[in-house]
Amino acid sequence: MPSGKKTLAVAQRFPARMPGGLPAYQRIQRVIRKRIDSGQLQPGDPVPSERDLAKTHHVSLMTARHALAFLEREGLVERRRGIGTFVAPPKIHFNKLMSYTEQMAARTLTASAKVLFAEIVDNENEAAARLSLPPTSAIIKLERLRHAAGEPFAFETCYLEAAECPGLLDAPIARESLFGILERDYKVELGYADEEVDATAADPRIAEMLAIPRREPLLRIRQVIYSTKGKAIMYVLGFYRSDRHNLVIRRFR
Amino acid sequence: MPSGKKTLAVAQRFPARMPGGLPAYQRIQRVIRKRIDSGQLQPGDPVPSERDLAKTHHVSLMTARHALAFLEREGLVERRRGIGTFVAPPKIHFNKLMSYTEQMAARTLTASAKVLFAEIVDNENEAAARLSLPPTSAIIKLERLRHAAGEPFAFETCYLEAAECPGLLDAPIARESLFGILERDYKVELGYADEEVDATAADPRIAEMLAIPRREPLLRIRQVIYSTKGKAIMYVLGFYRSDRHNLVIRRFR
DNA sequence: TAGTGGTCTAGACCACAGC
DNA sequence: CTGTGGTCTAGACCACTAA
Repeated sequence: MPSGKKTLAVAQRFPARMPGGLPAYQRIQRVIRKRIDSGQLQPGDPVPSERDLAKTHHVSLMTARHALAFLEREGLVERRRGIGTFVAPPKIHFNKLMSYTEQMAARTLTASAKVLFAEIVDNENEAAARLSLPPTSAIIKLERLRHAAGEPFAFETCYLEAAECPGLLDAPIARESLFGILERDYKVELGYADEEVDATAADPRIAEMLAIPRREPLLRIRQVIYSTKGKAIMYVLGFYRSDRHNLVIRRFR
Repeated sequence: MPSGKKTLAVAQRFPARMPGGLPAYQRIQRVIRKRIDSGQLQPGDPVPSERDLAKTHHVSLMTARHALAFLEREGLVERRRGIGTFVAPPKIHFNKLMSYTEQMAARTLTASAKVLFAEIVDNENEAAARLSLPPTSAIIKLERLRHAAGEPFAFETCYLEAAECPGLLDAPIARESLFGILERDYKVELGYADEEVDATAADPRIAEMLAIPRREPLLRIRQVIYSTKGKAIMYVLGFYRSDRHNLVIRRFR
């Protein structure tokens, strides 16, 4: 009895089709994001209600809800029961995994990077451990000095499994965003990052690179970036001038 | 025609009832959390699938999904399409708004607090602004030195609107968690917090209080805590010894 | 092939805010 | 009162993984 399936008349009118290849809720988000980015929607302005969005996008209420719920987690909108959904003050995108280039762009700064070191190494035990690899694995090590507004802003060291990114060292890593290269050329889907943040003092080498006094406080971030499938892709150890950076996050109870 | 409503026979069997006063998806979360906390479920162990949870808790699939989706955002579980949902490694609860007392407890440390200052003031312009109040509003100012493991760990200054918390200065703020007092005695439902994190150097006063050298790097966190209804409840400015703290967060792409 | 999570429907009732 | 977001149903089909 292969045709035991019922396929109710009511079921599945458009869902199988995803115009643009994107899920409906993400398409709705894209529209709202665009309206905010373009200034068409200002902070405090009301976003269309769940019911409006459902109607205009021809989706069910749950789908429209899903779109708004995610935007709220990002801090892009605020939802108030009985009142509506509103564009949030522009506190920068909370808890959003972005490349350094993207972060600077969000602050209307153009970031550049100077590559100080780019080789395959096999003696980086800690990095290997963070990537869940054996201690002496072949690892791409990439040291970059980050500039913005004509000043040195930060110093980052990236580690990636060499076997996963053949030829990466020949890519234009000096000019292009590493995120962009990974996503476009290596088809890596970045999913999330776990980060450890603390404060530390600039050692002589870093102080000189960042053009600040020795012992100056720095923000230190250790970041393990995972793919959407949960595989550790990259470990980044970064030191950020504290007079030029502050981390903005949102926590929920 | 007031009775135009249809009330389909199929609709609403149990939903109106919330045994325990809690939404179904939160009850499911509570059960899973309990099993993890008690060690009954270890990191890597599979969590019941959406369909299992739906069956055993007598809810629909969407509701079970909702429960698991939130637990994933907290970093408590990991979901893998086609495979299942698993208890995540115990990286501490990401992006979770917790009081200092709760955070230390999660690290199996007992925190205590010494109150250095507790008065109503009206000249804290910046704090007032963070709380969205007029510049010279009456504000409760509370300075506390945080101890754990017999050492000074951190220095925090809290600001709350005085009109919202009458009598707070008479509460046992030295012994009890401020979060607990607010939630229990003032019926405040804490919702989320926006935080700005950077690094700074210890000034003479803070260095002495924390028993560290001057100019030592500290983690500085400015935190605005909001109620579930989006009202700013408390502003906390904290300095944390960087050798005793690191912030753990998760970001999503 | 069976089982998982991901997306989606077409509604429902509730709690809440503002008029 | 209307309109909003919050919770929920009883399914559906899809994409994916593993046996």
